[in-house]
Amino acid sequence: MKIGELAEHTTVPTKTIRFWESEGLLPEPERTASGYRNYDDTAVDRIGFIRQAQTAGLTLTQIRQILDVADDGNPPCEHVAVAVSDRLAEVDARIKELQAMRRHLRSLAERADAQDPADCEGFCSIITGASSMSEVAAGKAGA
Amino acid sequence: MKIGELAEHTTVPTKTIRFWESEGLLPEPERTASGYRNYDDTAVDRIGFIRQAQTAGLTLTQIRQILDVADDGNPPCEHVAVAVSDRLAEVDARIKELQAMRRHLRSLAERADAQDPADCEGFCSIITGASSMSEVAAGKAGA
DNA sequence: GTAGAGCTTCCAGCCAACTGGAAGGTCAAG
DNA sequence: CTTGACCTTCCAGTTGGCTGGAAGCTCTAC
Repeated sequence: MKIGELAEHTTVPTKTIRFWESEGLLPEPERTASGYRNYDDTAVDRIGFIRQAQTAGLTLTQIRQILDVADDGNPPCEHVAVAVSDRLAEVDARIKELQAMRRHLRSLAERADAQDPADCEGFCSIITGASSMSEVAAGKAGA
Repeated sequence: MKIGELAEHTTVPTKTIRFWESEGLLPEPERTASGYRNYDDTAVDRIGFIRQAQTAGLTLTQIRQILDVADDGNPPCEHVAVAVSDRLAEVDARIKELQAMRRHLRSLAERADAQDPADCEGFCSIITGASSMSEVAAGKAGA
């Protein structure tokens, strides 16, 4: 399948597909005689995986490392195990950060529910009056 | 108070304070005869609000919108509540994605653990590529 | 045989949220 | 009067992930 068709199947722009290839997330596909990229079906899965991992908040670098491990059929096992457990630790840390932020946001939301807007002077105390910041502050805010 | 003192009180760098001003998050302060910025105490609160909103994961654009409402003399509570609950939904979704990714990585790690390094002479497939990926890519049904 | 869509490469620019540095003005202390 | 900290503006660069556009080749249809 040509890059445009792959783009359509995955709803990922051709530009992005080429970019991911250049960043080592996608293997160089076959080419037609005229130099067009020619993908097989595995590319669809791989792109799906990348999108999913991205949605989970992993960086392309992290995703590439996971894919590198997945791609390398015969690496030194130790190296592979370390790479995977590094990724796992990062994901765990990220989940913890987000759970702390979630608790923080829950408490802000509760405060918002209980708030009479008439009580608002200056800045809304939904945010300024919030407690339990230290948990959140421990992990840097991210998106 | 001069910008350096404000920076010290808030632990926000002078560069960042000027940047926030240029982005419309902070009003232009008075100036001394020699052109130095001269802040009053409200600047401390405002900067505290911005930092805390950032800690909750809001973007500067969202924060500016909230501050604009507040500056118009309206209680920003409703906007804050909306921003917070939007953010909460985002964080919840991201945690779910990360948990799916975590299951994927766990299964990679388990396979690595189960492997005897001695068996790794040119044949060590901890991963079998696309098949285990598509589980994660396809949906939240994990390993 | 020509129009137009689609492909190629490469280089530039954008967003967020700063951060660094140059070039110069101000101010209190010694 | 000079040193050095602190202030001013403006412009450039950073990181991560694209995204746009130019210049040019290829394929398909009419």
